[in-house]
Amino acid sequence: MSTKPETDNRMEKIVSLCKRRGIIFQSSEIYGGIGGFWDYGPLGTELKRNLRDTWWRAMTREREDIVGLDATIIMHPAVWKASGHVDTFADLMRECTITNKRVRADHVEAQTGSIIRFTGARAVLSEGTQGWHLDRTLTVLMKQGEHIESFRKRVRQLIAQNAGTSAGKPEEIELLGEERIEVVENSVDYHPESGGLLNEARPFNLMLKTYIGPTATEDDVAYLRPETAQAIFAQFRNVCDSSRVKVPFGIAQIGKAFRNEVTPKNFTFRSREFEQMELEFFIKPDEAVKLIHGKVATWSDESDLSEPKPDWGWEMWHRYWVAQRTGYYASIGLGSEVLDYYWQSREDLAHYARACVDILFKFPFGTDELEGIAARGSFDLTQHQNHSGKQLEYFDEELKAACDAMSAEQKASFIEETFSQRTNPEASREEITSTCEKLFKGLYIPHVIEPSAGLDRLALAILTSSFDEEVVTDDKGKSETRTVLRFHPRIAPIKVGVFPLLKNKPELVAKAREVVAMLRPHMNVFYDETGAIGRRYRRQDEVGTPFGVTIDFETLGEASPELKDTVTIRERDSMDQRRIPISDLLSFLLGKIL
RNA sequence: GCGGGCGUAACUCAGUUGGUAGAGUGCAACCUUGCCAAGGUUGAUGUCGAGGGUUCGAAUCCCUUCGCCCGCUCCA
Repeated sequence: MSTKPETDNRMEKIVSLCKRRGIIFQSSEIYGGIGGFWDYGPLGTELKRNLRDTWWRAMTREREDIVGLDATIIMHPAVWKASGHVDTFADLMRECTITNKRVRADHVEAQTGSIIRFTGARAVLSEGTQGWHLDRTLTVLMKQGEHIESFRKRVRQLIAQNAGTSAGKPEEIELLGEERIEVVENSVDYHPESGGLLNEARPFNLMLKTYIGPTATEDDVAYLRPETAQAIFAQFRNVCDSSRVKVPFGIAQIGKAFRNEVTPKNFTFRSREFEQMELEFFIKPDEAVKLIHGKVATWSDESDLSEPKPDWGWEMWHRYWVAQRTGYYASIGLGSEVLDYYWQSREDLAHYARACVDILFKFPFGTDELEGIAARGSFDLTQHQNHSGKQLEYFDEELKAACDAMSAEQKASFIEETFSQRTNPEASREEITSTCEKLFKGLYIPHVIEPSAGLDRLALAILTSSFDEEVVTDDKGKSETRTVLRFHPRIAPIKVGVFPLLKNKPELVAKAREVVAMLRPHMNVFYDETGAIGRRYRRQDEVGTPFGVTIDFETLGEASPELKDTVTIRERDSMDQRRIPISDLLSFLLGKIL
């Protein structure tokens, strides 16, 4: 889900600033770069670390019901079989040689018709100048019963669509060297829609492969994880057994993931190596909630989502997490004015998902996804249980106790009710009955709500929303542009800049060094003594440092004794300055950055 | 992967019909008792994206390749 781009050079300015000030570099740049990979420089590293920490704090340390996990990037290949990534990510694909549209090799409909070959195509220009031309051989199937003229028109349109604006309008394209090659019957070598010749079938795998061990044969293949989530499911049993957690609870993980993106683009937005922040929050199935509480709370506009309630069903939990995540974004400076939500329709949803919300951010290149919050039912754990053969059911004492108190008739009518209200029409009576019998024993596979966010996308969102160019006019009436990154102080790479007014006065420098030493244990401080004071302020504005502290002669007590040991503190966004005692400095700054 | 555009100093860019590389900003050093990219003095920097070819000579022409941007791809 993404929408229209904005057409200024904002993005270019941000990319340029990121490079110039050491926030983000292209990976391996001295060797010409490598597509879809990006490095964080000194300041970008701090920014990213701060963002990672805010997520981790909000999701684990500030809550009682979520624990952490830090799994390996390479896991047993069977994990990706079970999750479905090997199959859905690795089909044999063929591409139409005219339109480049992809089809699965095993899904090509057989076609009958005449094969026409063109040696190329060119744009017809009135002035007779050299225009756009295509020197590639085009082999196209003319469907049985298709008129030759409508066929030619169709080919011109396909070419025009694929060539972009440069080729001009379809009627301005001239097809060259037309030749009828042969008549084919039931051929699977042509694209079902365009009729264009398909290239060789080749595996199209979105997972990055590697080999374990020295032999590097197909038996040694392993994958770099395309998402961090699966490790959480794979370690679900161990976490349960070792951590005394009780459903509902969550497991959070932050880590690198890899996808062989066809088209990395929009700076770091779609990268091949990226960092995910994922939570799997395990909840009781609605049936279990119903057995325990007699009812399941469902969502309405009046629902109070501030604190979880015992009778919540998956829908409430899903809404709850959307609200939680929204609150998180607000806490780091991304408010409702830059966010948007996309509730996936039934058709969009993966077959196992019950609901999914995308939290979108208004990037300069369009509104695009920052986080997905999916209600995935029990799909993943069930898959891993089936593939591994290991029991992944959870024993719920509360549920067991509730069911033990039920009569046989109550249980029978519960099964009846569950069957009549089943969401999956293919579920048989036997399956429903056996699931219910498990529930009566207190056993179920937990359902899961999955808020899954991209750390690099978050960093990019923060950068683009913080970036500002402000026209400031000085005393002499000269105006110029002030570039400033308006980071929330909590996530700013550098919290405070400390400046002696002049560097050739040892007393000022010494005092400034003292202030730096005092602050350093508590925050990232930057000391700068070079150049004019105004320049030093502006240098810090550009990397989003929220505060600047200047040590001047009044600090030394030259002007008046009352001002001794006070400094000017300058605020980034307003550029306002005021004097505060050095002794108040630390508590003032800590109040702003925590 | 396909089509179009682009690639020259840290950044933004100029560079004539092929004749050996330039501006602004930034950066570094010094001076300055004063607060918003201030002023002055001095200074450093480029395999002209990479490789190959044509040529006496290539940033410039040709081929190949890599990367970036824009279009077709999806879901962190």
